Amino acid sequence: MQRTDFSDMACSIARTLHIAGEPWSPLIIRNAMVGITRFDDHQRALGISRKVLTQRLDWLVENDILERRAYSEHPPRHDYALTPKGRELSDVLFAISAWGDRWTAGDAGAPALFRHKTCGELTHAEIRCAECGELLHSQDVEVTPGPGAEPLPA
Amino acid sequence: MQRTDFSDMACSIARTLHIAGEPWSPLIIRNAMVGITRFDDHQRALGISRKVLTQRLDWLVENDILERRAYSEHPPRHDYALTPKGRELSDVLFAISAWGDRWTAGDAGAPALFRHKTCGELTHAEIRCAECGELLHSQDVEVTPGPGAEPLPA
DNA sequence: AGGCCTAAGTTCCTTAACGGAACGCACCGT
DNA sequence: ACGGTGCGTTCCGTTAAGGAACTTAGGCCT
Repeated sequence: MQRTDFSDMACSIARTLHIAGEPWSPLIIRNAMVGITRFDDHQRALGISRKVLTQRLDWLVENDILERRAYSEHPPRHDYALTPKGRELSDVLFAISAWGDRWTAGDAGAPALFRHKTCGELTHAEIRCAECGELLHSQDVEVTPGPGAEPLPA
Repeated sequence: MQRTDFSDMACSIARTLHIAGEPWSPLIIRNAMVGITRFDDHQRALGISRKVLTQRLDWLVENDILERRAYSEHPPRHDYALTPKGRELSDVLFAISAWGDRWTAGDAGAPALFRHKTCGELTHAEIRCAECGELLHSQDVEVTPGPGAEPLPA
C-alpha cells in the first residue's frame, strides 16, 4: 500500500509490511481483536477517512487477514472478522504493545492492561526462543540466508 | 511520519507506530540489527530514496531508536547504531519475521534463518505470556483500560 | 405512501509525502 | 589538480492521504 513494493523482497519482515505495514492496518487489526468489526465502528474508533478505511479493509480481505461476513440478510449487511492468519498476526501486536508500554507510556502508565484468561493474570507479551525458551534478544541471534533467499537485497 | 498523528492516541500500538510505523523504518532497524549502519549501505540495501532515508534516520535518532556515532574524525563521518530502546524494538521484528515466514514464505521456504547463540539452535520467535509462560493468543486475552487510558478512542 | 434512519461505501478536491535523478561539499589519496 | 567516497540536499513530477459531501439500499414509523 505504499509506493515501493516490498512484496518481492526476500525478507519476511518486508513481506509482512507489504500486507499490513501501512500505519492504519495494525490498528484495524487491533480493533478487530477487541470486537470491532463494522465499517462505521472502525471509522469512529480510529478517526480514519472513510475512503482509506474502505481501501484498507479491501486489502486486508484480499490478503486473507480479514474475512467479510454477512451478519444480516435483510438488509444485506456484512462486517469484518479476523481469519486464523489475521489472528496470528494480532498476536504480534501484543509484542508491539509491550514495547510501547515500556518505552512510550511515561508516568501515566499503560493505556491498556491485558489479562491472560488461561492463567488469569494481568500480563504482557514476551518474545522467547522456540527452542530453549529463553528471552530472545537480537544481539544473541545470528542471521543466515535460508532456503528462500535468492534475490536477497542486503 | 504519516498524515494522521498517532502519538496522542492512548494506545501503545498506535504510539509505537508513530515512532516506527512508517514502512521503511522497520527495515532500517532490521538492517541496523544485522550490522548495516552507514547511510550509503542502507540506501543500497533497501533501494530507498536518499531523501526519505535522511528523513527516517533523523526521525529515528530524534526518537532514540538510533544514535549517531562518529566512526572517523578526519574526515568527519558518522553512522547509526541501535540504542537499547531500538534494540528492544528490533526484538519484536523477530516476532514479525516468524509470522512472515509462516504465512508469506510459500514453498521456497524462509528467506532467512536465525540461530540463537545462547542455545546454539536454529529457532524462531514465540510470543509468550510473561506470567505463565504459555503461548499468548489474542483470543485468550481480555483487554481492559489501564492507568494511562484517559482519552481512549475505542 | 412519504419521510427519516442506518450501514456501507463513493466521489471530489486539496495538500502532503514519496521516488528519482541531479547536484553539493568536505575530505582524502596520488 | 583530479577523481573518488560518504553523506547528504534540491528540484520536480506522481501518488496517496484527509476531509466533507453525496449515494445507494433497505427498514421503520406514522
